[in-house]
Amino acid sequence: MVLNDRKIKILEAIINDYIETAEPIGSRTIAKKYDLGISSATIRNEMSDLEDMGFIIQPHASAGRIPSDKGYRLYVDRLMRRRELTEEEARFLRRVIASNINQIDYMMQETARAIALLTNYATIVSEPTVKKTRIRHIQFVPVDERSFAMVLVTDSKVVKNHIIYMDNTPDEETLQKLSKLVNDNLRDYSFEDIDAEAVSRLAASAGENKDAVMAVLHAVVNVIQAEDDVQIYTSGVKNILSFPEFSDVGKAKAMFQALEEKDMLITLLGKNHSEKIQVVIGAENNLALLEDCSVIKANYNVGGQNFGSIGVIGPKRMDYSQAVSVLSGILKHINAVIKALSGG
Amino acid sequence: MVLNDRKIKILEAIINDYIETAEPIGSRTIAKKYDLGISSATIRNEMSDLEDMGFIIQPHASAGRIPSDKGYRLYVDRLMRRRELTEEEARFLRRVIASNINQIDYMMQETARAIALLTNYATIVSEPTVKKTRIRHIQFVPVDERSFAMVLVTDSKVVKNHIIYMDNTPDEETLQKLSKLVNDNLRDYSFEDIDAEAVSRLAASAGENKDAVMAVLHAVVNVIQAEDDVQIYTSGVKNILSFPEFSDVGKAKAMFQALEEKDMLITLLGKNHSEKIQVVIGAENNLALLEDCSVIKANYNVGGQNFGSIGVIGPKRMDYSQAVSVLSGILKHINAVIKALSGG
DNA sequence: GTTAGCACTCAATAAAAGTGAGTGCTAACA
DNA sequence: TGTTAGCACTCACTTTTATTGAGTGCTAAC
Repeated sequence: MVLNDRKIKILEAIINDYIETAEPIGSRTIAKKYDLGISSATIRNEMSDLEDMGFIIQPHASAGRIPSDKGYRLYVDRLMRRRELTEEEARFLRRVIASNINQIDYMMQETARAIALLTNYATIVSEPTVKKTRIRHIQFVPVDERSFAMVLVTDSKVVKNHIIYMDNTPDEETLQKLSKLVNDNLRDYSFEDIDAEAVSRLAASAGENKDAVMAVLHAVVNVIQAEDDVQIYTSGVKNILSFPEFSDVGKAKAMFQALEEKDMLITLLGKNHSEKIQVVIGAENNLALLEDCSVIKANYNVGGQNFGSIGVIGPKRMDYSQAVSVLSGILKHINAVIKALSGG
Repeated sequence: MVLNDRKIKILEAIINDYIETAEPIGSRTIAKKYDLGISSATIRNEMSDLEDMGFIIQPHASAGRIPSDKGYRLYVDRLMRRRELTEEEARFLRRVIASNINQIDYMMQETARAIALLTNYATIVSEPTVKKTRIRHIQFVPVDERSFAMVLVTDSKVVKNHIIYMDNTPDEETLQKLSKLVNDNLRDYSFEDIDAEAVSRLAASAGENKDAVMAVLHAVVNVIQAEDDVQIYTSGVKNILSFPEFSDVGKAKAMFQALEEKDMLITLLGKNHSEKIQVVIGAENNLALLEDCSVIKANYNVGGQNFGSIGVIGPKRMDYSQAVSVLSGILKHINAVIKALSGG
């Protein structure tokens, strides 16, 4: 059986209609609503074929048809038209990015919020943590007798602070000297590179402050080691309450719970270096809990090996075209901004 | 009509039962379930009285009774028994606090999460921002040509950073000098105190760096002025999906939306200096959207004039006893920790 | 190959009947 | 005089039954 032009037109009508209404659609409705120039009986025959070919499904005997995962896949790969962002949407996204331009981590959170707002789906952002990023500047700041703060500026200009707790915290002056020493010696290192050997090498060149250097650096290394590999933020999770797919509170709750599982979200966003926008439909994500959801995701660049991901998650019956457009629209901006930041 | 002992026992039974089951309760059920030594007919008479007195309500003619706001109020003020935290709960809370002891703001977020976990209600935390807190230490850290970070340690040892964007960012060395200058002169100031006059006074004593000082301080003042008065965090909002009161997705969604409105949350937490735990029942909060919810809240101390609030919000039919116990239990710990921190 | 016609299916909706937890009132009892 | 058994009544909720309508597949004619 061959997927001729007419079958494709019918399939497209089914998918578009289902995305819009969330109701199974039948042959007569298609004949009336979409001007295909053929009768409902003919459409019926074609739909029967489409079902045999696996592109659509009948939820029960006397119902209309809905798209199958395979149907969505065809739609996303071949049928869907990307649209440009409206001027208004583009302006909104530009503003969000521009007003957070100095803090990439914060910018990503705000971006997630913006995407959730524009698409009405839930948005997930992963942000690589400092382990792999290179040190641009480190400053130790005194807090009290038992602790000080390490302020870290990475090469991608993320600013983070970590509180470090030590029994014998060096005094302000010593901390200042240590800041300088560490800065002079470890600039452009990544935290991964700071192993025991690097620590002792640095301590050797520290002269009178050797002990303090050792202690501080060990504390620093401990703090960094203890940190998770990636941070995950979500935004707009409450949007799922708007979809008839989740009109059952039990299902909605399960979904909320799933979207709080960090491990699951990490799996969901996956780990690859693709620069393209990826669409994962239904069971393709291999997560039983989310088999009725689709994910549209993309990686953004944080310099070299490091990248984070942004994903939009919604019901399978989501507006792929819109989500892809928004995501690709924003990605262009972000990558440009990040490049400008780390280049400039 | 007098609220005698028997009426109180019956009211207590009604409230306890309703808190547990969320179903209206009738005279026969009370007679069977609670061993009050009187017949259902007698209970019926008493219930009729309780309804006349406004303590209970009949949702419709042939239903049982449920507590009114006035009934809950009586319960909370006179009937409810506070319980001690179990050893396990106490240990859990202590651990949460202890492991975040160095960052009060972070600690409060984690505390909110912990309370939400223990109570299964949504938790709201407000955190006073830096405007009123006193400066313990300030450090300027270079980021790039057009920006630097201001790291701020307050007298309550909250560490925060703000990115400051300036066309002519001073170089590293100058920033270091400025840090020292500002530290020496503005320690124990609050940001509110840094007005134009203070800025120029400081600039006068800056010698060669006068222009840079002016520029940086103006930028700092701008950043601080732009900041909101309080920050609000919520945790466990998804818990509301567990209550039959919100089994309708529309209601749940409205609630989610309400709990994202910062202004509403600020109003909800109110502003007072009470050191007691406060219970706000139903319409008492004067927020139409939340008239079916109750709030249990308390203030925690962040040194002197500054305080934040923690609130637990749930359906009116919430387990007041548990929520009050958990909140008072944790408050003791927190205030002790904060006192130790700023004292030591 | 296309389509009108028809019998059939079945979820969803509506209407009808039945159930049961609840009430208020009355009259008898201690 | 307070307590209680008894009874008729109410009304949300559940179950049952009937109705509707959007959908299908198949067949025969164009």
